[in-house]
Amino acid sequence: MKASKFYFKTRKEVSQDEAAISAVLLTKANFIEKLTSGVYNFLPLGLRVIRKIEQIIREEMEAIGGQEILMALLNPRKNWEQTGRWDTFNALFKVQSKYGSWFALAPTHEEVITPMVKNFIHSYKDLPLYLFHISDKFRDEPRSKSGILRGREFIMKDLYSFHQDEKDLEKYYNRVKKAYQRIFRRCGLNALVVESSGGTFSRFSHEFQVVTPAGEDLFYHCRSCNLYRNKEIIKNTKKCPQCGGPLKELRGSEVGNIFKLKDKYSQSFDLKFRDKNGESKNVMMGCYGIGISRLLGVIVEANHDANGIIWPPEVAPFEYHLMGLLKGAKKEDEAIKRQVESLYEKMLKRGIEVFYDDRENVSSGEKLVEADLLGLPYRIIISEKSLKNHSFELKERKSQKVKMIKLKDFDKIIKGR
RNA sequence: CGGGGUGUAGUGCAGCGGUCUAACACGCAGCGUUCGGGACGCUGAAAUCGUGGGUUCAAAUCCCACCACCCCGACCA
Repeated sequence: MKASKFYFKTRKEVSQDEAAISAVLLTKANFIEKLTSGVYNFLPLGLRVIRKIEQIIREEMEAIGGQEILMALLNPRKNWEQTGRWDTFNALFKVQSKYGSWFALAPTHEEVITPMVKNFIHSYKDLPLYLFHISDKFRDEPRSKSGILRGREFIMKDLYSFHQDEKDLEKYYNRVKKAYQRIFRRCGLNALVVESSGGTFSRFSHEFQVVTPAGEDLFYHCRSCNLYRNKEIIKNTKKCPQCGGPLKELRGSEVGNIFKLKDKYSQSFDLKFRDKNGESKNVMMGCYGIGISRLLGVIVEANHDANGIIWPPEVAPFEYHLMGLLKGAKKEDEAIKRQVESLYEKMLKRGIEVFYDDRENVSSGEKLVEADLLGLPYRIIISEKSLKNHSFELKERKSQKVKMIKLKDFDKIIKGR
Protein backbone atom coordinates (compact mmCIF):
# COMPACT_ATOMS: atom_id res chain seq x y z
CA MET A 1 0.00 0.00 0.00
CA LYS A 2 1.24 3.44 -0.90
CA ALA A 3 0.83 6.05 1.80
CA SER A 4 0.00 8.75 -0.75
CA LYS A 5 -3.22 6.91 -1.66
CA PHE A 6 -4.09 5.62 1.77
CA TYR A 7 -6.93 6.91 3.95
CA PHE A 8 -4.98 8.05 6.98
CA LYS A 9 -3.89 11.34 8.51
CA THR A 10 -2.08 11.26 11.79
CA ARG A 11 -2.73 13.86 14.44
CA LYS A 12 -0.34 15.58 16.77
CA GLU A 13 -2.91 16.34 19.40
CA VAL A 14 -6.00 14.73 20.77
CA SER A 15 -8.34 16.13 23.37
CA GLN A 16 -6.93 16.19 26.88
CA ASP A 17 -10.22 14.63 27.91
CA GLU A 18 -9.02 11.29 26.61
CA ALA A 19 -7.46 9.38 29.46
CA ALA A 20 -6.76 5.92 28.04
CA ILE A 21 -3.38 5.70 26.33
CA SER A 22 -4.75 3.18 23.81
CA ALA A 23 -7.43 5.63 22.71
CA VAL A 24 -4.87 8.44 22.47
CA LEU A 25 -2.43 6.44 20.34
CA LEU A 26 -5.04 4.79 18.13
CA THR A 27 -6.63 8.17 17.50
CA LYS A 28 -3.34 9.96 16.85
CA ALA A 29 -2.20 7.23 14.49
CA ASN A 30 -5.65 7.30 12.83
CA PHE A 31 -6.67 3.70 13.43
CA ILE A 32 -9.98 4.74 14.97
CA GLU A 33 -12.17 7.81 15.20
CA LYS A 34 -14.85 8.49 17.73
CA LEU A 35 -18.42 9.05 16.51
CA THR A 36 -19.96 9.59 19.91
CA SER A 37 -19.41 8.33 23.43
CA GLY A 38 -18.60 4.63 23.34
CA VAL A 39 -19.05 4.40 19.57
CA TYR A 40 -16.13 4.34 17.17
CA ASN A 41 -15.41 4.18 13.46
CA PHE A 42 -12.61 1.87 12.41
CA LEU A 43 -10.44 3.40 9.72
CA PRO A 44 -8.38 1.33 7.27
CA LEU A 45 -5.46 0.83 9.66
CA GLY A 46 -7.70 -0.12 12.56
CA LEU A 47 -9.83 -2.41 10.44
CA ARG A 48 -6.76 -4.25 9.20
CA VAL A 49 -5.84 -5.06 12.79
CA ILE A 50 -9.41 -6.12 13.55
CA ARG A 51 -9.30 -8.45 10.55
CA LYS A 52 -6.02 -9.95 11.76
CA ILE A 53 -7.45 -10.62 15.19
CA GLU A 54 -10.58 -12.12 13.66
CA GLN A 55 -8.46 -14.38 11.48
CA ILE A 56 -6.55 -15.71 14.49
CA ILE A 57 -9.83 -16.33 16.27
CA ARG A 58 -11.35 -18.08 13.25
CA GLU A 59 -8.38 -20.38 12.96
CA GLU A 60 -8.45 -21.32 16.63
CA MET A 61 -12.22 -21.72 16.73
CA GLU A 62 -12.18 -23.97 13.69
CA ALA A 63 -9.36 -25.96 15.25
CA ILE A 64 -11.71 -26.93 18.08
CA GLY A 65 -14.61 -27.75 15.78
CA GLY A 66 -16.34 -24.37 15.67
CA GLN A 67 -18.47 -23.48 12.65
CA GLU A 68 -19.02 -19.85 11.83
CA ILE A 69 -22.50 -18.38 11.53
CA LEU A 70 -23.78 -14.82 11.47
CA MET A 71 -26.81 -14.09 13.56
CA ALA A 72 -29.19 -11.16 13.31
CA LEU A 73 -28.58 -8.14 15.51
CA LEU A 74 -32.14 -6.92 15.41
CA ASN A 75 -33.93 -9.27 17.80
CA PRO A 76 -37.67 -9.57 18.32
CA ARG A 77 -38.87 -8.62 21.77
CA LYS A 78 -40.53 -12.03 22.23
CA ASN A 79 -37.23 -13.90 22.43
CA TRP A 80 -35.99 -11.62 25.17
CA GLU A 81 -39.22 -11.89 27.09
CA GLN A 82 -38.98 -15.65 26.98
CA THR A 83 -35.83 -15.57 29.13
CA GLY A 84 -37.05 -12.67 31.22
CA ARG A 85 -34.13 -10.56 30.15
CA TRP A 86 -36.26 -7.99 28.29
CA ASP A 87 -36.77 -6.46 31.74
CA THR A 88 -33.74 -7.64 33.69
CA PHE A 89 -30.89 -7.04 31.27
CA ASN A 90 -29.86 -3.62 32.39
CA ALA A 91 -27.85 -2.60 29.36
CA LEU A 92 -30.33 -3.82 26.75
CA PHE A 93 -30.81 -1.39 23.88
CA LYS A 94 -34.47 -1.34 22.93
CA VAL A 95 -35.74 0.15 19.70
CA GLN A 96 -39.25 0.55 18.43
CA SER A 97 -40.26 0.22 14.82
CA LYS A 98 -42.40 3.07 13.53
CA TYR A 99 -45.05 0.42 12.94
CA GLY A 100 -45.15 -0.29 16.63
CA SER A 101 -43.20 -3.47 17.39
CA TRP A 102 -40.24 -3.53 19.73
CA PHE A 103 -36.80 -4.99 19.16
CA ALA A 104 -33.61 -5.48 21.11
CA LEU A 105 -30.22 -4.69 19.59
CA ALA A 106 -28.37 -7.85 20.50
CA PRO A 107 -25.94 -7.52 23.42
CA THR A 108 -25.30 -11.31 23.37
CA HIS A 109 -26.94 -14.14 21.42
CA GLU A 110 -28.36 -16.84 23.68
CA GLU A 111 -31.85 -15.59 22.85
CA VAL A 112 -31.23 -16.14 19.16
CA ILE A 113 -29.08 -19.23 18.99
CA THR A 114 -30.98 -21.39 21.43
CA PRO A 115 -34.32 -21.33 19.56
CA MET A 116 -32.37 -21.48 16.29
CA VAL A 117 -30.68 -24.81 17.03
CA LYS A 118 -34.01 -26.35 18.02
CA ASN A 119 -34.41 -26.93 14.30
CA PHE A 120 -31.20 -28.93 14.26
CA ILE A 121 -30.77 -30.73 17.56
CA HIS A 122 -33.22 -33.59 18.04
CA SER A 123 -31.05 -36.53 18.96
CA TYR A 124 -27.86 -37.31 20.87
CA LYS A 125 -26.48 -37.94 17.37
CA ASP A 126 -26.69 -34.20 16.68
CA LEU A 127 -24.43 -33.44 19.63
CA PRO A 128 -22.00 -31.99 20.42
CA LEU A 129 -22.35 -28.86 18.32
CA TYR A 130 -20.14 -25.78 18.29
CA LEU A 131 -21.19 -22.55 16.58
CA PHE A 132 -19.48 -19.18 16.67
CA HIS A 133 -20.37 -15.72 15.49
CA ILE A 134 -18.40 -12.50 15.00
CA SER A 135 -20.27 -9.21 14.84
CA ASP A 136 -21.14 -5.99 16.56
CA LYS A 137 -22.81 -6.06 19.94
CA PHE A 138 -24.80 -3.31 21.56
CA ARG A 139 -24.93 -2.51 25.24
CA ASP A 140 -26.56 0.57 26.63
CA GLU A 141 -23.80 1.25 29.14
CA PRO A 142 -24.63 3.79 31.82
CA ARG A 143 -21.09 5.00 31.38
CA SER A 144 -18.84 4.06 28.49
CA LYS A 145 -15.20 4.83 29.16
CA SER A 146 -11.56 4.47 28.21
CA GLY A 147 -12.05 4.86 24.48
CA ILE A 148 -12.46 1.51 22.85
CA LEU A 149 -12.14 -0.51 26.07
CA ARG A 150 -15.74 -0.13 27.09
CA GLY A 151 -18.14 0.92 24.40
CA ARG A 152 -21.83 0.86 23.68
CA GLU A 153 -21.24 -0.69 20.27
CA PHE A 154 -18.33 -3.09 19.98
CA ILE A 155 -17.11 -6.10 18.05
CA MET A 156 -17.29 -9.47 19.72
CA LYS A 157 -16.81 -13.12 18.97
CA ASP A 158 -19.07 -15.51 20.76
CA LEU A 159 -18.99 -19.26 20.64
CA TYR A 160 -21.84 -21.45 21.87
CA SER A 161 -21.47 -25.16 22.57
CA PHE A 162 -24.20 -27.79 22.97
CA HIS A 163 -23.72 -31.07 24.79
CA GLN A 164 -25.46 -34.23 26.02
CA ASP A 165 -24.27 -33.90 29.57
CA GLU A 166 -22.19 -31.83 31.96
CA LYS A 167 -19.21 -34.07 31.57
CA ASP A 168 -18.97 -33.37 27.86
CA LEU A 169 -19.51 -29.66 28.51
CA GLU A 170 -16.69 -29.72 31.06
CA LYS A 171 -14.36 -31.39 28.57
CA TYR A 172 -15.07 -28.86 25.85
CA TYR A 173 -14.88 -25.96 28.29
CA ASN A 174 -11.28 -26.91 28.98
CA ARG A 175 -10.51 -27.17 25.28
CA VAL A 176 -11.87 -23.66 24.76
CA LYS A 177 -9.79 -22.43 27.67
CA LYS A 178 -6.65 -23.68 25.93
CA ALA A 179 -7.73 -22.25 22.57
CA TYR A 180 -8.26 -18.87 24.23
CA GLN A 181 -4.77 -18.94 25.69
CA ARG A 182 -3.39 -19.58 22.21
CA ILE A 183 -5.44 -16.73 20.76
CA PHE A 184 -4.23 -14.19 23.27
CA ARG A 185 -0.64 -15.34 22.98
CA ARG A 186 -0.81 -14.93 19.20
CA CYS A 187 -2.17 -11.41 19.78
CA GLY A 188 0.96 -10.61 21.76
CA LEU A 189 -0.76 -10.64 25.13
CA ASN A 190 -0.14 -12.36 28.41
CA ALA A 191 -3.70 -13.13 29.49
CA LEU A 192 -4.19 -14.56 32.96
CA VAL A 193 -6.92 -17.10 33.57
CA VAL A 194 -8.91 -15.79 36.50
CA GLU A 195 -11.66 -17.62 38.34
CA SER A 196 -14.79 -15.54 38.43
CA SER A 197 -18.33 -15.75 39.54
CA GLY A 198 -20.63 -17.11 36.89
CA GLY A 199 -23.55 -15.03 37.97
CA THR A 200 -26.81 -16.78 38.70
CA PHE A 201 -26.48 -19.76 36.42
CA SER A 202 -23.04 -21.19 36.89
CA ARG A 203 -21.00 -21.49 40.01
CA PHE A 204 -17.71 -21.12 38.20
CA SER A 205 -16.52 -19.41 35.12
CA HIS A 206 -13.22 -17.98 33.97
CA GLU A 207 -12.19 -14.66 32.60
CA PHE A 208 -9.02 -13.82 30.72
CA GLN A 209 -7.40 -10.75 32.21
CA VAL A 210 -4.57 -8.64 30.81
CA VAL A 211 -2.88 -6.61 33.50
CA THR A 212 -3.11 -2.89 32.69
CA PRO A 213 -3.82 0.27 34.66
CA ALA A 214 -6.61 1.06 32.19
CA GLY A 215 -8.51 -2.07 33.19
CA GLU A 216 -11.72 -2.09 35.21
CA ASP A 217 -11.40 -5.39 37.02
CA LEU A 218 -9.64 -6.17 40.27
CA PHE A 219 -8.46 -9.67 40.99
CA TYR A 220 -6.13 -11.48 43.33
CA HIS A 221 -3.08 -13.58 42.71
CA CYS A 222 -1.60 -16.01 45.20
CA ARG A 223 2.06 -16.62 44.48
CA SER A 224 2.40 -19.75 46.51
CA CYS A 225 -0.37 -21.78 44.88
CA ASN A 226 -0.74 -19.67 41.72
CA LEU A 227 -4.43 -18.99 42.23
CA TYR A 228 -6.02 -16.18 40.28
CA ARG A 229 -9.46 -15.18 41.46
CA ASN A 230 -11.69 -12.18 40.84
CA LYS A 231 -12.15 -9.85 43.78
CA GLU A 232 -15.93 -10.19 43.39
CA ILE A 233 -15.85 -13.72 44.77
CA ILE A 234 -13.30 -13.22 47.55
CA LYS A 235 -14.82 -11.05 50.16
CA ASN A 236 -12.85 -9.39 52.96
CA THR A 237 -9.76 -11.51 52.85
CA LYS A 238 -6.06 -10.91 52.56
CA LYS A 239 -5.15 -14.57 52.63
CA CYS A 240 -5.46 -17.12 49.85
CA PRO A 241 -8.61 -19.19 50.40
CA GLN A 242 -6.81 -22.18 48.93
CA CYS A 243 -3.46 -22.25 50.74
CA GLY A 244 -3.48 -19.35 53.18
CA GLY A 245 -0.68 -17.52 51.41
CA PRO A 246 -0.61 -13.74 50.92
CA LEU A 247 -2.69 -12.31 48.09
CA LYS A 248 -1.59 -9.66 45.64
CA GLU A 249 -4.20 -7.39 44.08
CA LEU A 250 -3.97 -6.81 40.34
CA ARG A 251 -5.89 -4.61 37.93
CA GLY A 252 -6.75 -5.88 34.50
CA SER A 253 -8.94 -5.62 31.46
CA GLU A 254 -11.11 -8.61 30.64
CA VAL A 255 -10.49 -9.68 27.06
CA GLY A 256 -12.44 -12.93 27.18
CA ASN A 257 -14.68 -15.06 29.31
CA ILE A 258 -16.04 -18.57 29.33
CA PHE A 259 -19.23 -19.77 31.04
CA LYS A 260 -20.97 -23.02 31.64
CA LEU A 261 -24.57 -22.10 30.97
CA LYS A 262 -25.70 -25.68 31.61
CA ASP A 263 -29.44 -25.85 30.88
CA LYS A 264 -30.45 -22.31 31.78
CA TYR A 265 -31.33 -21.34 28.22
CA SER A 266 -32.35 -24.84 27.12
CA GLN A 267 -35.02 -24.60 29.77
CA SER A 268 -36.23 -21.18 28.63
CA PHE A 269 -36.58 -22.34 25.06
CA ASP A 270 -37.34 -26.00 25.73
CA LEU A 271 -34.28 -27.21 23.86
CA LYS A 272 -34.23 -30.98 24.38
CA PHE A 273 -32.81 -34.08 22.72
CA ARG A 274 -33.44 -37.84 22.87
CA ASP A 275 -30.62 -39.79 24.44
CA LYS A 276 -29.64 -43.38 23.60
CA ASN A 277 -32.46 -44.71 25.74
CA GLY A 278 -35.06 -42.56 24.07
CA GLU A 279 -35.28 -40.32 27.09
CA SER A 280 -35.87 -36.58 26.57
CA LYS A 281 -33.21 -34.39 28.19
CA ASN A 282 -32.21 -30.73 28.31
CA VAL A 283 -29.24 -29.78 26.16
CA MET A 284 -26.23 -28.56 28.14
CA MET A 285 -24.75 -25.30 26.90
CA GLY A 286 -21.59 -23.26 27.23
CA CYS A 287 -20.83 -19.78 25.97
CA TYR A 288 -17.47 -18.22 25.32
CA GLY A 289 -16.80 -14.58 24.42
CA ILE A 290 -13.91 -12.48 23.21
CA GLY A 291 -14.17 -8.71 22.93
CA ILE A 292 -12.42 -8.08 19.63
CA SER A 293 -12.52 -4.29 19.55
CA ARG A 294 -11.54 -4.22 23.21
CA LEU A 295 -8.62 -6.51 22.30
CA LEU A 296 -7.46 -3.92 19.79
CA GLY A 297 -7.26 -1.42 22.65
CA VAL A 298 -5.72 -3.80 25.16
CA ILE A 299 -3.01 -4.82 22.70
CA VAL A 300 -2.02 -1.16 22.47
CA GLU A 301 -2.22 -0.69 26.24
CA ALA A 302 0.25 -3.55 26.59
CA ASN A 303 2.46 -2.74 23.60
CA HIS A 304 3.57 0.86 23.25
CA ASP A 305 6.33 3.27 24.20
CA ALA A 306 6.75 7.04 24.35
CA ASN A 307 6.85 7.24 20.55
CA GLY A 308 3.83 5.18 19.69
CA ILE A 309 2.40 1.73 19.17
CA ILE A 310 4.48 -1.46 18.91
CA TRP A 311 2.35 -4.02 17.09
CA PRO A 312 2.90 -7.67 17.83
CA PRO A 313 3.76 -9.10 14.38
CA GLU A 314 0.72 -11.31 13.97
CA VAL A 315 -1.79 -8.48 14.39
CA ALA A 316 0.13 -5.61 12.78
CA PRO A 317 -1.79 -3.82 10.02
CA PHE A 318 1.25 -4.24 7.78
CA GLU A 319 4.48 -6.04 8.51
CA TYR A 320 6.92 -3.60 6.89
CA HIS A 321 7.15 0.19 6.75
CA LEU A 322 9.19 1.15 3.70
CA MET A 323 10.58 4.58 2.90
CA GLY A 324 13.34 6.41 1.11
CA LEU A 325 15.00 9.37 2.77
CA LEU A 326 15.69 12.05 0.21
CA LYS A 327 18.71 14.27 0.23
CA GLY A 328 17.59 17.27 -1.76
CA ALA A 329 20.13 16.63 -4.49
CA LYS A 330 18.36 15.65 -7.67
CA LYS A 331 20.63 12.90 -8.91
CA GLU A 332 20.92 11.06 -5.61
CA ASP A 333 17.21 11.37 -4.94
CA GLU A 334 16.38 9.79 -8.28
CA ALA A 335 18.59 6.83 -7.40
CA ILE A 336 17.00 6.48 -3.97
CA LYS A 337 13.50 6.62 -5.40
CA ARG A 338 14.31 4.07 -8.04
CA GLN A 339 15.69 1.66 -5.47
CA VAL A 340 12.75 2.02 -3.06
CA GLU A 341 10.24 1.58 -5.86
CA SER A 342 11.93 -1.58 -7.00
CA LEU A 343 11.94 -3.01 -3.46
CA TYR A 344 8.27 -2.12 -3.13
CA GLU A 345 7.35 -3.86 -6.38
CA LYS A 346 9.34 -6.90 -5.34
CA MET A 347 7.63 -7.10 -1.94
CA LEU A 348 4.19 -6.69 -3.48
CA LYS A 349 4.89 -9.48 -5.93
CA ARG A 350 5.85 -11.76 -3.11
CA GLY A 351 2.70 -10.95 -1.15
CA ILE A 352 4.52 -9.21 1.67
CA GLU A 353 2.38 -6.71 3.55
CA VAL A 354 4.23 -3.46 3.10
CA PHE A 355 3.27 0.11 3.81
CA TYR A 356 5.30 2.30 1.48
CA ASP A 357 5.58 5.94 2.47
CA ASP A 358 5.95 7.38 -1.00
CA ARG A 359 4.74 10.88 -0.12
CA GLU A 360 6.92 13.55 -1.68
CA ASN A 361 5.66 16.58 0.20
CA VAL A 362 6.44 15.15 3.63
CA SER A 363 9.79 15.67 5.31
CA SER A 364 12.02 12.82 6.39
CA GLY A 365 11.65 13.72 10.04
CA GLU A 366 7.90 13.54 9.84
CA LYS A 367 7.99 10.18 8.08
CA LEU A 368 10.23 8.72 10.76
CA VAL A 369 8.11 10.03 13.60
CA GLU A 370 4.95 8.72 11.96
CA ALA A 371 6.55 5.34 11.43
CA ASP A 372 7.14 5.01 15.17
CA LEU A 373 3.62 6.18 15.92
CA LEU A 374 2.02 3.63 13.56
CA GLY A 375 4.23 0.96 15.06
CA LEU A 376 4.68 -1.55 12.24
CA PRO A 377 7.09 -4.31 13.33
CA TYR A 378 9.87 -3.58 10.82
CA ARG A 379 11.07 -0.51 8.98
CA ILE A 380 13.09 -0.60 5.79
CA ILE A 381 14.94 2.55 4.77
CA ILE A 382 16.85 3.45 1.66
CA SER A 383 18.97 6.57 1.95
CA GLU A 384 22.03 8.08 0.36
CA LYS A 385 24.10 6.49 3.11
CA SER A 386 22.68 3.02 2.61
CA LEU A 387 22.90 3.22 -1.18
CA LYS A 388 26.59 4.06 -0.99
CA ASN A 389 27.06 0.77 0.81
CA HIS A 390 24.72 -1.05 -1.58
CA SER A 391 22.59 -1.71 1.47
CA PHE A 392 19.28 -1.05 3.09
CA GLU A 393 18.53 -0.34 6.69
CA LEU A 394 16.31 -2.72 8.66
CA LYS A 395 15.01 -1.57 12.00
CA GLU A 396 12.88 -3.48 14.46
CA ARG A 397 10.25 -1.27 16.07
CA LYS A 398 10.27 -3.17 19.34
CA SER A 399 14.00 -3.31 20.07
CA GLN A 400 14.92 -0.20 18.03
CA LYS A 401 17.83 -2.24 16.72
CA VAL A 402 19.13 -1.26 13.30
CA LYS A 403 20.93 -3.53 10.84
CA MET A 404 22.54 -2.55 7.57
CA ILE A 405 21.96 -5.33 5.08
CA LYS A 406 23.34 -5.71 1.58
CA LEU A 407 20.74 -5.26 -1.12
CA LYS A 408 21.81 -8.52 -2.71
CA ASP A 409 20.76 -10.30 0.49
CA PHE A 410 17.29 -8.72 0.47
CA ASP A 411 15.49 -11.89 -0.61
CA LYS A 412 17.26 -13.95 2.04
CA ILE A 413 16.32 -11.62 4.88
CA ILE A 414 12.90 -10.25 3.92
CA LYS A 415 10.60 -13.19 3.74
CA GLY A 416 7.29 -11.94 5.04
CA ARG A 417 5.21 -13.87 7.46
C1' C B 1 -28.20 7.03 37.95
C1' G B 2 -25.32 10.29 42.07
C1' G B 3 -20.84 13.72 42.37
C1' G B 4 -17.32 16.84 39.73
C1' G B 5 -15.70 19.16 35.14
C1' U B 6 -15.78 20.89 29.94
C1' G B 7 -18.22 22.75 25.22
C1' U B 8 -14.66 28.95 21.25
C1' A B 9 -12.07 27.78 13.01
C1' G B 10 -10.79 20.91 10.65
C1' U B 11 -7.61 19.80 15.39
C1' G B 12 -5.44 21.36 20.25
C1' C B 13 -6.39 25.50 23.07
C1' A B 14 -6.31 31.28 25.11
C1' G B 15 -9.88 34.86 26.35
C1' C B 16 -14.23 34.60 31.47
C1' G B 17 -18.86 41.71 31.34
C1' G B 18 -16.56 47.19 27.50
C1' U B 19 -9.44 47.15 25.00
C1' C B 20 -13.01 41.13 20.80
C1' U B 21 -13.13 43.69 14.29
C1' A B 22 -12.35 36.67 19.25
C1' A B 23 -5.80 35.43 20.12
C1' C B 24 -2.06 31.48 19.55
C1' A B 25 -0.32 26.76 17.65
C1' C B 26 -1.11 22.62 14.44
C1' G B 27 -3.51 21.55 9.96
C1' C B 28 -5.16 23.55 5.04
C1' A B 29 -4.14 26.74 0.13
C1' G B 30 -0.27 29.58 -2.76
C1' C B 31 5.05 30.91 -3.61
C1' G B 32 10.13 29.97 -2.43
C1' U B 33 13.99 27.46 0.35
C1' U B 34 14.45 22.56 2.71
C1' C B 35 14.71 16.92 3.56
C1' G B 36 18.16 10.94 9.26
C1' G B 37 13.50 12.23 14.04
C1' G B 38 6.52 15.94 13.42
C1' A B 39 11.71 21.80 8.63
C1' C B 40 11.65 27.36 7.61
C1' G B 41 10.05 32.23 5.56
C1' C B 42 6.24 35.16 3.36
C1' U B 43 1.01 35.41 1.86
C1' G B 44 -4.00 33.64 2.45
C1' A B 45 -8.74 31.11 3.61
C1' A B 46 -11.24 29.29 7.68
C1' A B 47 -15.39 30.73 14.13
C1' U B 48 -23.24 32.85 13.33
C1' C B 49 -18.07 31.35 20.72
C1' G B 50 -22.99 23.71 21.91
C1' U B 51 -28.68 25.06 21.62
C1' G B 52 -32.74 28.00 23.52
C1' G B 53 -34.25 31.69 26.82
C1' G B 54 -33.05 35.64 30.30
C1' U B 55 -30.13 39.84 32.97
C1' U B 56 -27.53 44.41 31.16
C1' C B 57 -26.55 50.60 27.89
C1' A B 58 -23.15 46.38 26.57
C1' A B 59 -22.68 38.94 26.87
C1' A B 60 -17.88 34.12 24.30
C1' U B 61 -17.75 36.15 29.38
C1' C B 62 -23.31 36.56 34.32
C1' C B 63 -28.18 33.57 35.30
C1' C B 64 -31.77 29.48 33.94
C1' A B 65 -33.08 25.26 31.01
C1' C B 66 -31.74 21.70 27.57
C1' C B 67 -28.10 18.90 24.67
C1' A B 68 -23.27 16.71 24.14
C1' C B 69 -18.55 15.06 25.89
C1' C B 70 -14.83 13.71 29.91
C1' C B 71 -13.46 12.00 34.93
C1' C B 72 -14.81 9.54 39.94
C1' G B 73 -18.53 6.29 41.88
C1' A B 74 -22.74 2.93 41.12
C1' C B 75 -23.57 -0.57 37.13
C1' C B 76 -21.13 -4.34 33.95
C1' A B 77 -23.42 -12.03 30.26
